[in-house]
Amino acid sequence: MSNNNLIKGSLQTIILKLLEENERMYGYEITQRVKELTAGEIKITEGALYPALHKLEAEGLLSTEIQQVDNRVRKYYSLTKDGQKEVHSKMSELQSFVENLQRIINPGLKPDFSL
Amino acid sequence: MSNNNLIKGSLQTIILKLLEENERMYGYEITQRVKELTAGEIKITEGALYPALHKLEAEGLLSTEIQQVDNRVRKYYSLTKDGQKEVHSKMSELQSFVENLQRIINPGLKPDFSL
DNA sequence: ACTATATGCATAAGAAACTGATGTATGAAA
DNA sequence: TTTCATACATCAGTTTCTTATGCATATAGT
Repeated sequence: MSNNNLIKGSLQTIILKLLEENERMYGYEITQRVKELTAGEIKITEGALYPALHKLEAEGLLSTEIQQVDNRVRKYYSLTKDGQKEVHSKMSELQSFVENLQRIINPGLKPDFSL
Repeated sequence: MSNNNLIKGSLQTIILKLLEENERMYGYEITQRVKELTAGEIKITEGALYPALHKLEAEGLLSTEIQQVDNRVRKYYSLTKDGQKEVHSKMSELQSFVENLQRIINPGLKPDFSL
């Protein structure tokens, strides 16, 4: 996607949600999953992803587990209990944000949406 | 809203869209309109709004017109021709961003959405 | 008289979250 | 041997916000 600056603020939510669905993932896998799910339109850069993962870990929302695969090191991330709670919180924030966005942007809107 | 950091990147779009619907607005009016449309959940702060307006004006997307109302100065903003084009561009960016967000976040999603 | 609130503009320090470049390392393909 | 893919990471710089502050007018409350 040409202008990706809308990601700001939603990257953490994306990470947490993917980890809720996938149990455990490593960084590179996350970038590939997002690219795949969005047909290449959203590309999570490493410079954004890794600091975000480290921060979530520092906040106690993610735990890590290093693993060796084919002479390559992988750092797997999983949700902690706090992380599992936070997913729902972040998701409802995102949902209400999108609703509010629709209220601002859609002049005559029926209360219909679905994130 | 408690965590407003999702706004990042969408403020310009909001401003442009409101001006497309309202022909001309002044800064304070924009903050009030957004607050009203979102039942107080999104509050555009002045520290975010005014720099954003100035930037859009510097980019040639908005034009201004000072007006005196009740001994108070108002600075009205309107879309320029470039601004009118940019609204559509920004809106389709926003729409595809939300679509992509849904693809990432909603596991089994029907291609149904509406921003 | 004083204070708070509303209207209306604006700037500025600091924080947060990015981009884009760079670095290390392994391995396969061209 | 150069590029690409996999896999981690850091860092300078930029953008975009928050929070505080400032100026100015007017009304309402205490």
